Amino acid sequence: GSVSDMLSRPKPWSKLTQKGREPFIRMQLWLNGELGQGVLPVQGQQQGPVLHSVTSLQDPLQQGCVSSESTPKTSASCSPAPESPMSSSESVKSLTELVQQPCPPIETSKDGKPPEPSDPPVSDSQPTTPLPVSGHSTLSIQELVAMSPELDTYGITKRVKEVLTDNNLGQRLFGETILGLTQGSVSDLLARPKPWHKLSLKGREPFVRMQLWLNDPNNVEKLMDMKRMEKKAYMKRRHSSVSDSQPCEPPSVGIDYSQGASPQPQHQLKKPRVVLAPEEKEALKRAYQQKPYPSPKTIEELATQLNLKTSTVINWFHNYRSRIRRELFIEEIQAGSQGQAGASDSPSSARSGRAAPSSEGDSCDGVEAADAEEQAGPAAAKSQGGPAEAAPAPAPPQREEAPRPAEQAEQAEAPPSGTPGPDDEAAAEDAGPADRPAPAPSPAAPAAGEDAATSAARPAGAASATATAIATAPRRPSSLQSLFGLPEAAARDSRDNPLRKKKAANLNSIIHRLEKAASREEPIEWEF
DNA sequence: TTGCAGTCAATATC
DNA sequence: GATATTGACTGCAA
Repeated sequence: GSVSDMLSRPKPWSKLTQKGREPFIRMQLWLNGELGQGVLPVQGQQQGPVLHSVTSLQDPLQQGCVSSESTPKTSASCSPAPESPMSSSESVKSLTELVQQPCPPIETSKDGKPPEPSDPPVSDSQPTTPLPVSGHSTLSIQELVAMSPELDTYGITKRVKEVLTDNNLGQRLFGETILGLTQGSVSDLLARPKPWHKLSLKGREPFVRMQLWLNDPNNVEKLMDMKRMEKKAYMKRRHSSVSDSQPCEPPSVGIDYSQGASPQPQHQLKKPRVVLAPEEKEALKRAYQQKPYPSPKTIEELATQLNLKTSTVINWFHNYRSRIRRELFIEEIQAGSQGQAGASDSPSSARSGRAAPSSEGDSCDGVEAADAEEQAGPAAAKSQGGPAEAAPAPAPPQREEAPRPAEQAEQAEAPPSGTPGPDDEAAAEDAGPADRPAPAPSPAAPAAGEDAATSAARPAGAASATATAIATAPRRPSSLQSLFGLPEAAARDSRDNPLRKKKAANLNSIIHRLEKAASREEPIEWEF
């Protein structure tokens, strides 16, 4: 039905969302494969800019186009002809070629294999990033992302980290030249990669870039060159820095945010960064224990009591939820790789994607929170013989460490005690997404020294994630896989993992209890 | 409107 | 100096 609709009433490119564009790109590529290139381009492709503004080329990066200079076809993308977005057919052509090219895994990259297609990594999709790109490459990277097979994000980051450390290459350099991201983002990305299927198209881009970079036989050398150039430029600047007023842009790398424009007027405009005091964080965590999704009113109260701006409180909750979620992903991945030899440790394999949403697939987030509650609950519930007196007890220093997933599973199994705390009200009041779990304190677990917040912070959701993972998405290797040189990424499947099954079971019971708890309503008071 | 994903960039920590 | 953490912001989707 969707196909029929799409074929008979295609929307103009500009009206399509990223996801909506995917089918058209696929069709285009399919057409290419079947009929040869140069077939009429997808509507939007004619408007190169639609996909992304072609940022002005920046030499270094241009060269950074690195890997591809070698390849005639891709070279086009590096060569400046940018202003005129390459013809769509051209773009498709190169993409197709890329796709068909074998991409050896990093390990073999050094053995002088033929130039690989990798250069798209240098492309850019973020207008503001330093990534130098030609319209061509931009197009390519996006198409690649859209069509990329499931990538093992965890494995990729692992390898990238290895390569970087082995070669003494910094995250900043790597991020700015290869990914178009800042150091902090790179660090975060490398340390806590999300599973492929949890990533949006945009979020997948860095991973595709990393994969392509890994596939590049000269990746390290190029980065080393960059490093040298940067250093040179830096020295040069230092020496000839009589008039430092000029921003002296780093020659090689796209942008050097670090120095240069330091003493600028903008300083005055900047508002100081808010740094929450430990007690404040503590309080917020406690609040989170009881209400992962506090209502505006609650937020207001929290802000007032903590003497913070409401926006700060809101941001904190957003960030905290989001980060906990990521912690869970990592835990799961690690658990997966640990718990089973050779079994899928790949996040992606752990939960096979949105494509085949299992019933719980998306409840994951909620569950996670729920699970957190589950674990945290005890503490909260306990300390509050009644409605949330949640906080008072001087919280023991908490560490955000998460217990092994297995532990979680165990904990989760704790018999649901019948006296759910009052804070369940959260569910009702918050009117959060339906799938969102209401805090369900489970008296079962002793608050024993462990702070609720701590519990919340842990990957409680691992179980949920697992459940999700158990979903059955079939993974089909695609020709694209070869492009990314990921032989095994998609091939693994860990659904058999007993631990996962166990977790899934626990999860179900948790969800059940939470649902019950959620149906109750009781006000909560915040006291810190 | 709300929540989330993805980032940036300031700051903390190693 | 490099890396990790984290508050804030932007854009998107439901």
